[in-house]
Amino acid sequence: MRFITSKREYQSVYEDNTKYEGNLFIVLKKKIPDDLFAVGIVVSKKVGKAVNRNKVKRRVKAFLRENAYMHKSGKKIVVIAKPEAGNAEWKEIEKELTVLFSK
RNA sequence: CAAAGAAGAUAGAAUGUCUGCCUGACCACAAAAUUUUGUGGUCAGGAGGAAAGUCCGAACACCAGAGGGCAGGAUACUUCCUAACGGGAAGUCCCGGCAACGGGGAGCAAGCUCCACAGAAACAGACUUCCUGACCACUAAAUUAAAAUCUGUGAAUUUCGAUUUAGUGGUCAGGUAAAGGUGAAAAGGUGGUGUAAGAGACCACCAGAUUCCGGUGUGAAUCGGGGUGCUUGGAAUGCCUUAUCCGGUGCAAUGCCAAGUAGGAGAGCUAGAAUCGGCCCGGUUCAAUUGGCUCUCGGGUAGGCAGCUUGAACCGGUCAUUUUUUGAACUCGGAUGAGUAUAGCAAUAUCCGGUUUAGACAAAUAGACAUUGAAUUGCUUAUUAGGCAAUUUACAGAAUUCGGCUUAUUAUCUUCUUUGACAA
RNA sequence: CGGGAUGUAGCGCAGUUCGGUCAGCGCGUUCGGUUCGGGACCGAAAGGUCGGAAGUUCAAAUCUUCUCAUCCCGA
Repeated sequence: MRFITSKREYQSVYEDNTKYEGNLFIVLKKKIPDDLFAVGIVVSKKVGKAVNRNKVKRRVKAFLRENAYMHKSGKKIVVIAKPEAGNAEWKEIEKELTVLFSK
């Protein structure tokens, strides 16, 4: 697993994807021919100040680390945080991401 | 005890379990290959007082590092601190507050502009009023010339004039700015002298301004005395004036390596073009013809290394120097005080020793759970505390680096000061 | 890292140049009229301390300083 870093890669996912929307996150998935698995995390300023944004990012990363069995090769995934994600509990985030990733 | 004011310190909840991140050093293995890369392990280190806002000041780097002028910007009581500052300390004047304390500070006596409504007028000229003079008109009185009349010749009456005086009105010339009641603000205030009427025109007291002399202070300033009748409205956080300072761009600066595209299109200039940046002068560089220069568009790459963290950092000691202050001693003096040498504090420089010391690059420094601690609320036992439950556990995340400022904010604690009440 | 704009009634805006006349306009809201009733229309009313704090001034939405929030632009 690796993280998406460049702006160009994000744009390619934005232009061609399948969209799943939950209460706290929006997940965009794109199929790619390679056997790679890449994830990008987007947290905008609407979520809160820098401390809250970093916390959301760390929690998403922790979810990916603890649920490695969900990694599916051949996909690019972008996780976009909604403003409500800044005040959410860990259990809510875990439950929702489990649902969204398994689709 | 209550109500206030000012300054400062500390901490940035703790422990455990599981799962993880970044940097450095060392070891082992593997690959290429002679120095790198990858994997694993061990050890060490890993956010803040504001890291924030980006409001000031610098360091550092580049702009082909002559300069001058104009424009523009910033600052504005004084002295000191500082690498520098628009920051800080102490002082000084004004304003607010009973006070502790807080806020503010060049120039309106260089020029221009503005001062709504009201008011005669908003800063200097007019207007009304007041006073004087001349002329005109009218009224009254006095004197008088002429004519007519008779109530019968008068100190008579009437008519029409003249002169003088007084008053009223008007016009012109002059004096004056005291009065005009409005306004936030009206040209020093009160009383007198004086005058045709008035006026600092003059005088006394009061308030202020300015200037001179002397004392104190490094200075802003302040104290005392005198002169000038000087009386000047407010607004420069209005234009502006004066003084001082300021080149621009910013670590996405900048340098190197690797990879890779193109040598295309359009426009302008051509003896001029570019250049220190808004403008001018000047200087510099390039340029002598299918060439040169500039700009725009299009195409390509956006990987790595350096910059990148030890710094105008902090603490202690020795010796030297300087300044300031305080207390004691001695001498002089009636006293305030002055002098002498000494000691202490502080600052500065050198030397010595020690402490600390994140460097990431879509960006680490953590995620989850449990227990304990703290705060609030509710219930309960029952007493000034305990138990149970729920909720909360501040503000907030380095991004080239420092010095400040400002803003956000939790808990605990300390010191100083003022006012009031009560008690001794 | 640098540059700029905005904040005024529930919503969208004017007024800021050069301080006073004035805090106003449209939509919306409320009340009344009109209609058999509703809409449209007509008439009237309420609703603001001009993002916040300090200062200058007789007087501040307007001028000055600080500050908060939102938005935009460039490398």
